[in-house]
Amino acid sequence: MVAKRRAEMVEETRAKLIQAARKAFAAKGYAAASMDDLTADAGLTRGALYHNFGDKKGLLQAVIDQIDAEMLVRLRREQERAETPWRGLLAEYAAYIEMALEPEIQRIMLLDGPAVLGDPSQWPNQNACLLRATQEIQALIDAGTVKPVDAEAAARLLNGAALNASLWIAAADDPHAVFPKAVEAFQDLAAGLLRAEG
Amino acid sequence: MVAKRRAEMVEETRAKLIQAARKAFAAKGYAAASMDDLTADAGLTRGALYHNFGDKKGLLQAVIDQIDAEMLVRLRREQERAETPWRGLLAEYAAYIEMALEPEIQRIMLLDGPAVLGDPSQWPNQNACLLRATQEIQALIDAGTVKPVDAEAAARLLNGAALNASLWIAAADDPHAVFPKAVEAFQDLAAGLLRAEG
DNA sequence: TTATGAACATACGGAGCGTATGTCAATAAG
DNA sequence: CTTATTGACATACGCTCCGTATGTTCATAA
Repeated sequence: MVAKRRAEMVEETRAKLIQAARKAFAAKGYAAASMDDLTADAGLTRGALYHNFGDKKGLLQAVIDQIDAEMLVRLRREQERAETPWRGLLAEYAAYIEMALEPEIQRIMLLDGPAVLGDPSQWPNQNACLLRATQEIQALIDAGTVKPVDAEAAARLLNGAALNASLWIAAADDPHAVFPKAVEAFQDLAAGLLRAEG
Repeated sequence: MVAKRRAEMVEETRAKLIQAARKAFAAKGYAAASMDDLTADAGLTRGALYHNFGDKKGLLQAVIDQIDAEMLVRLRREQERAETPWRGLLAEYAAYIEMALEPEIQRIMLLDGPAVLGDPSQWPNQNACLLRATQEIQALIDAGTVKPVDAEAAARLLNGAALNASLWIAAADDPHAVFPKAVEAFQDLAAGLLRAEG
């Protein structure tokens, strides 16, 4: 074992705490997750946690930033694969709905996150997924594909629709069966943004 | 002061507790609201609370049921005023967005409720608002106004869109300015459900 | 009249969060 | 090379809060 530099040790500590927090928050929810248990699971104590993240909310914020970044990568991949920008947007939202089925994302990003930290758009990291969607929609408006609506408004409503779609699917008796229904309904809704073909 | 019947006293106690809880939950959020403070504010103690509602979650559920019922009344009024069923649905959702601007509804029904009690459609009271929307959309499908999508899917997505619209408006610097943008974007989206006019 | 149970209040124990304090090692200063 | 300082944690403490167990009172039933 080679001696590690100071900064590397710190980064490793933060990573271990965030990892443990993701597991605990996803499994028990933010409120029920004990910081004693969580830090012990990472081989540390609450001292490390308060030193690195300030308080419990700070840790949640760090976890959310990490997950948000991961989601952004996946969304980017989906969109790059699509043939047109419009289909790219739809593909992104389909992927978003699918991602939101993962308990970790649903519990942390969609339920506890807003409840504890407030409106996602006000988060320090500015919710990269939302920002990205807004820019894409604006581009589609400029290109004449989409009606001249407010891009941010459209992005937010689509995000909300996708979120509820995921909650619905996740709570369903047979998630596999309702998934296509949700995606279909979503695409019908989104089509309302297209410019009339006349 | 006339002597009151036993049942009346109980109902009054429950009402006072629910009222105090609405205030406390709306002001501080569910997690930060202390049951000692809350019950004292109602002139009672935690004993009354646990006797009537079981636990803290039970009280939240009672509060949610009450607010849900109130919202249903207001939605009904909006819809009865409209000229066509389709415009009635749009009017309902506009009212829904407007209601969701009230801190009490936003905090309790839209943020803490789902985070603490899980998916709203699984609540005992079955979220009357959602149920109502589903039925109206189904009727519009039967009437040929709306595409033959899954009614519940459509209702859930519209609810999600309306919810995020409200969160957006509430967090905006100038809520009054973004409100019409949100409603317009919502109606564009909803129009995607209409049958093609060809 | 007495007994029973509902409707609360009071008392108690345990868990959890945040902070204050202590410890040790690495770097900086002299 | 020695010493002072600071960062990166661990430990200890107090406070709040929830849930339950145990009283207490009063209405109603027997």
